[in-house]
Amino acid sequence: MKQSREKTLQTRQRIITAASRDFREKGINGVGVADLMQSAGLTHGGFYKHFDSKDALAAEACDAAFKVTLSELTQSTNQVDDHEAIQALVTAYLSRAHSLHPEQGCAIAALGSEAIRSDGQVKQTMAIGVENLLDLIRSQLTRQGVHDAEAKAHGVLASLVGGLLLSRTVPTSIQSKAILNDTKQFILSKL
Amino acid sequence: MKQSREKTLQTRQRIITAASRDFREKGINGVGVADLMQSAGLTHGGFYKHFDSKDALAAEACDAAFKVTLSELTQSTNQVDDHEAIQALVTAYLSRAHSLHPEQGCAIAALGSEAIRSDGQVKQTMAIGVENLLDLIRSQLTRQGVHDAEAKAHGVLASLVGGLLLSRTVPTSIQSKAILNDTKQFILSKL
DNA sequence: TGTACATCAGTGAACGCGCGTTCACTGATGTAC
DNA sequence: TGTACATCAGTGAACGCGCGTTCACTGATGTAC
Repeated sequence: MKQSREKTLQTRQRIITAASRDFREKGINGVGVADLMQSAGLTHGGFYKHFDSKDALAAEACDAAFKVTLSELTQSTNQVDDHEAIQALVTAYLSRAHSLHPEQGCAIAALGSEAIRSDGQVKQTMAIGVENLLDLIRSQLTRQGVHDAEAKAHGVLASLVGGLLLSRTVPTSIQSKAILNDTKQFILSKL
Repeated sequence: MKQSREKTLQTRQRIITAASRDFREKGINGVGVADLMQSAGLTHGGFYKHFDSKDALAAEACDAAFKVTLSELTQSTNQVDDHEAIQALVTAYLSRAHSLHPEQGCAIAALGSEAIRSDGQVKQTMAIGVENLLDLIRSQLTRQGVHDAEAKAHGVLASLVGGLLLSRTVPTSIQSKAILNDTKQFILSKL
């Protein structure tokens, strides 16, 4: 049956939100269109009324994930003084909660290696997300009076992504916490 | 037809070597058993004469990848004086060639996010590989007289893996080279 | 040493299954008069 | 404002396809005598 325009947009958004979560949890190849639609409370047949392909949804879901991450990290820096901005951002990114919940976290850490292999819209969305994260970090470094903010931002984001990934790789929580904490100190030393 | 014992072991090794390359290039989910066997010059039917499952092969392939990476990084440090050991290792890891050739490179960067989601033998192999890389970095840091080598090793490996991943994410070679170089300087400035 | 037989690596067809995508259909909503 | 019709979001069956895995078969190799 036909739906009102407003309801249609809501449904579309609901699919994207559910997909954004599912993709980060199980990988893009790890979730089917039918699963995604079920997560959004629908049946799979209507999928193509909203999106051209699974890849197109993946790109939108990836974009949505970056928007949330950027917003959360920005918020974390807004709550502190200028000279603590990067410390707050790093602490938020390398938190135990972030390590434990890939499905709500940074898309680079969750989908990076899949995106690198993709040749479609996901790859492009990922590149834009990385760019935006670098911009955020660079502006916070500048705000904090750090020299070479552009170059440092590369190092900081690399350490953040790698630290988060490693913390999810090791089997024990002790090792995981050590990696998060040590990476944080590593980044903050001599900025 | 039956094969000699030596030939059988050679074949098994050939499958692992081909798989190690293919998995890193296209992801574990991105290559089928038939593809893998064809890469090794065989047909898919004989696969289960050598391995219990695709996951079992993936774990062996991952292990083989780590062995090569560890050997190459160790070799890079052996060619220089003690005080340059980590610089040599970091330069080797964050090289343009490594960024351009995931299929010959570090398994963490190529398969990390897939391994995190896996619940089988691949996950365990990945954890051991990370452990071995950390040991190598820690021993080189110690050799170079760096304090807090254990903690620093976490920061160094995080930056290496993240830097490599980011360098493969961005679309232009200029950005990619900048990330590799900036991450390298970032790491060396922290020691 | 020679022979008869058991073994088993490799082949290619076949299996069941889940995937992304398509399609005819339904019926509430939006629109034209 | 009321009515008749077109639209289209959502349903559920169906599609073709590729996947991981299994299996009967082949024939060279290893082994027992």
